Amino acid sequence: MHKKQSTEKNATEMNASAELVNLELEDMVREFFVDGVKVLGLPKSVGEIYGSLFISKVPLSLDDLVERLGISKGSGSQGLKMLRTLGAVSEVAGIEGRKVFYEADLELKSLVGGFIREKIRPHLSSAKEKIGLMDDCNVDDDEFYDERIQKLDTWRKRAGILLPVLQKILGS
Amino acid sequence: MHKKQSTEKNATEMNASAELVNLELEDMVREFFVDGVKVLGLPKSVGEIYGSLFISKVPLSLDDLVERLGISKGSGSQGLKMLRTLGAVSEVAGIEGRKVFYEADLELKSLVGGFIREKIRPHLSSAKEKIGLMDDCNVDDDEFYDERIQKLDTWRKRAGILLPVLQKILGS
DNA sequence: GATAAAGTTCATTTTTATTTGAACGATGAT
DNA sequence: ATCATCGTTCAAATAAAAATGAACTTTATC
Repeated sequence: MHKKQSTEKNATEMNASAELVNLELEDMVREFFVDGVKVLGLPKSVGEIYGSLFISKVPLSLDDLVERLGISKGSGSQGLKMLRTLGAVSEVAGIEGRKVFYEADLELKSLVGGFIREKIRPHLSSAKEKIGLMDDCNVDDDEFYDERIQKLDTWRKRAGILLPVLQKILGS
Repeated sequence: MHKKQSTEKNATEMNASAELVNLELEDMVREFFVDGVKVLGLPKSVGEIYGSLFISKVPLSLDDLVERLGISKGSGSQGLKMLRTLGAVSEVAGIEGRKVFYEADLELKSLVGGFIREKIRPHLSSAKEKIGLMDDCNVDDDEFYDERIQKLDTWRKRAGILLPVLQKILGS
């Protein structure tokens, strides 16, 4: 059995032959995104994968990513799954074989939209419910508690109106 | 040696004697903030502490918090330190003895401001530097790489203009 | 329908982040 | 000056999050 024997050229080979690759720059970009996703509370591998795709001149497959980043197949698969859910990567249609190739989605609009949809909205919804329960809990209508609960609800509402603005500014 | 013998009444006792306390509600509020700070990437203990102060009718000392939350003194001290840095709590002046009492700062404006100052701005600054280094790294002026680097810089600038808007909406 | 490649899942391991608690320093009371 | 209280620090322990890798499912090719 051969170590690498396939009719498809893998992306690394395509890159290497087609054009010079700036490895130092690629590293910097990957690190940049690793830091970036950490701020957003996403796992490092997601940053590495998105960064790799962002700076790659050609679409990459799961195997390419696993090889380049030295991560496990499981990690790569889960990372790509999250990125798909967020709408941060797209499958590139019509590449030979059944292997799926990905490219980074570069529209800040959809990146932000995906993040809001998947990571922020759910929290705002559950916050609304929880605040309702708090109200129910304030059975003797204590004024102090009522004030505080109302304050929470005010904050929640403001966060709600913030989101569209956020999308508008970032996704223009 | 007595277990608790002090000229100061501690806050728990003050609460208990002064007014009925809604323990169930307090729990809910604490949980609410624990979830909240997790979204922001802050440790759970910070949420518990801020939540306790937010819903407490009287200022609380470090010892009060340690007792109520069942956390260690070290954790409480560090949590309060972070909250002070963020401008999320204030020391209440003029309470007897040398023990320091805290109350939650309720101005969303300053909470958001503190978070931006401490947790976001530094990242934007370092991002600017890193993007500069990327440019230096693109020695052969590869057009593809240049495009991508520029895109990063565009994103960074948009994030920069977002911050004041964020403060304006949330802190009104 | 057998085989092999591709991808996913999830129990376990590893890594990272948080909490603990004992030692220490500071400050006020006697 | 000594003692007790209060708070901080930081190395070690613990808890939480992420990555691994082997088993499994799916899908395409012959």
